[in-house]
Amino acid sequence: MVRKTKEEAELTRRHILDAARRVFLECGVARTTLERVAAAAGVTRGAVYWHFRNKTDLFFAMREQATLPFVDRVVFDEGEADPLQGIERALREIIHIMEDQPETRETIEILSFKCEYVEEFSGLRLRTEGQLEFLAGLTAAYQRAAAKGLLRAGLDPAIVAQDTFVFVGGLIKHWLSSEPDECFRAGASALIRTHVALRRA
Amino acid sequence: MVRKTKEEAELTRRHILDAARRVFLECGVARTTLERVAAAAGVTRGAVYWHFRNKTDLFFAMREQATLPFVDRVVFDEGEADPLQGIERALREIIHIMEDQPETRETIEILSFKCEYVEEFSGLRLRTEGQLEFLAGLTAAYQRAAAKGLLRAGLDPAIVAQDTFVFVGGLIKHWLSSEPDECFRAGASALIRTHVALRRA
DNA sequence: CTATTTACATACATCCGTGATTGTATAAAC
DNA sequence: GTTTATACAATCACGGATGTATGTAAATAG
Repeated sequence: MVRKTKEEAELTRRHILDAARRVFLECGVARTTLERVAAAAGVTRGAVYWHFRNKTDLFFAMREQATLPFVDRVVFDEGEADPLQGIERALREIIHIMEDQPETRETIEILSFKCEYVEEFSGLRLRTEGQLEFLAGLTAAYQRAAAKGLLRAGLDPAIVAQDTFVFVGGLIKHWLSSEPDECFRAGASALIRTHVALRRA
Repeated sequence: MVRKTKEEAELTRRHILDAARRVFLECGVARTTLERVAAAAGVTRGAVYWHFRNKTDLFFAMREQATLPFVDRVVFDEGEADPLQGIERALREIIHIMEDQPETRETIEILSFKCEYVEEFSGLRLRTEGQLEFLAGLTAAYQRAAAKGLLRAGLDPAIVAQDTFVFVGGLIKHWLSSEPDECFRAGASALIRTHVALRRA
């Protein structure tokens, strides 16, 4: 049984991507061998090399899939009456994505803790387009809040946006590092609420 | 010329540790070969294997050296009149350590971005003893501030401490990711000031 | 119905890193 | 001054991963 139909081929491609994510998460990217990925996907290395040029190509393909949920769900509505509430909702949405989309969560965990940012991966470390867009969205939202008099007096929207940006980075890091049943995850919601409330006038 | 004196041997050991840090930073831990470390230290693999059991042992030896500056310099004085100011000073001290101790900074960069937390390294991800101690120190300091009426009304010291803890994690991450001349590093001081000021009554 | 391409599996050559072993000149112990 | 332990250097054997080349059966195009 060789030479599958196009749809079947696309299916094995996704199987390989899923397997890669699992093996990357377990072994780390560097120690992951394409043999193990193939075995986890129920194919041979031949299939992997057919769909992907090499491990790096496979890695970037896996990564690309994880960016979609964020651009979809983490948005700032410009017409919102209370921009601070919009920011709070955006931060919550990030946690929700990690909670109910295991594939995305695992990919972020790989990017955060199972990948060494050297050579072909070093470019990922500098702020990516998506991150810059998020920071820009935060800044704009804080500016709208300031214009409406909702921001606490004396706060520079740009600084506060960077502060929240930093907060999100730390939040994701610690959230991923904590055990699922640990109190930190339950407390994340309170952390977000406090974070935004501190900035409200 | 073999069989050095004890002091010379200790010197080559430190040369190897220094070299390891440089190569780890450039190649990542996984891709680092002991051959390259040896060459960078001006010795052969024989010397490396004499002083260290293997790459993992070398890695942990390098890591250990970086923890010292923090326990020395990032402290909370219990008798301080203004605990919030103490917290701010502690946060600043972290940045200062990264600024004027390149070895420590590089080691943290390796731990943050050049190391995959799997198998023998997976234990490092969970909160280490030092991190827990830092969080405990933060909590105690915020509690003292609350007792003195310095903390903003309605804030739970434990939550705020976690918030600052998260902030520090994000701060280090972004500080390391930014270029030395980038404005983010210059703005870190303002971020810290704002962060603490937001919590003051 | 034939030709060609697709979607893999299998087999092969190569290199690279590791750990262990052995060699050795000198420092230190006695 | 001899012996022994030290601090490496040099060599070896081995497995393991990669990339490529080849084989092949079925799907698709014509």
